[in-house]
Amino acid sequence: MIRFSKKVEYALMALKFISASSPRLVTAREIADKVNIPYDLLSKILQRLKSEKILTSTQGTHGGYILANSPDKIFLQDIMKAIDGDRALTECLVAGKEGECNLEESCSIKSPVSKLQKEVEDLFRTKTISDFV
Amino acid sequence: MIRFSKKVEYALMALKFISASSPRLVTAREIADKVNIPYDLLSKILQRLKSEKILTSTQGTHGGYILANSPDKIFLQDIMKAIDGDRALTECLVAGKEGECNLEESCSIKSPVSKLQKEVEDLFRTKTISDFV
DNA sequence: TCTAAATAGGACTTGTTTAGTCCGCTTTCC
DNA sequence: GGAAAGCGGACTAAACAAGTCCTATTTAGA
Repeated sequence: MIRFSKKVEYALMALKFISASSPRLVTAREIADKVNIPYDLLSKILQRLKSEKILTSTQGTHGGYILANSPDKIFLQDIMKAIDGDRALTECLVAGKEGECNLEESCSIKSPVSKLQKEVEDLFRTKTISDFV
Repeated sequence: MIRFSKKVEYALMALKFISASSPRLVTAREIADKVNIPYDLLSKILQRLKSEKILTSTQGTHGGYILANSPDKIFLQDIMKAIDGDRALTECLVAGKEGECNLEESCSIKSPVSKLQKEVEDLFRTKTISDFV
């Protein structure tokens, strides 16, 4: 059908791990080891989650990550957006890229695909990481 | 979020065009011109749709394509599968590839993702190309 | 105040996938 | 026999995803 990026998979596993360890701070190294994800890659992922306010971090020795919100307020959609950026079923449905399709005028499927897009979004918007336990 | 491949987009546009032209036979050349899709690429797509029994074709002069079924019996899921093959949100959810994930044992998100996969499938399984008018 | 442990983040490499092209074959009608 | 159509393998190029490398910064504690 349609695939998660590896990074999103890793993000979900990491978030679940952090959630399960709450309220303790968890380090990237610990997650990488326990969940078996390349450390450098995971670091990037956690940093993105932090910059999108899904995680908060503490630097320095004894630093680490912790959820920025309760698990039932962290939505799948936000996680995906944080990691992969804005996406949609088609390029022309991505906010800000509407005009870039050279089929624009003749496009015969825009409106039904747009409707489908909304339905997919509804699915992802309602899932939180507390569903991932 | 998550994206259609260009080929699936083209398939949808082509199928809609063929559906609208029914019961006339339509050539790949005509679709390519009207819908503005590279001819060679479109040919491949139509051939796959044919081999998956979504279209029937007639060879030779005055040949062309026509839907193999009524539009409301041609499901989005089948179109996507015909073009892109078996896919799922994660590799390990694709039938026949279950064992290939090295996180298998430790994977903490398999069951919730599997549930989500079913929900996404439900969405795609119920859509037909008659919804694309 | 030095060091170790942690996050932060840019730059790069590698591998895979997608999109698209090229070319020759077969089928069928006139 | 030739033109118009589908059939289909092999290839190329560009884009993207995944992963690596390296260096800086922050902080706690000896």
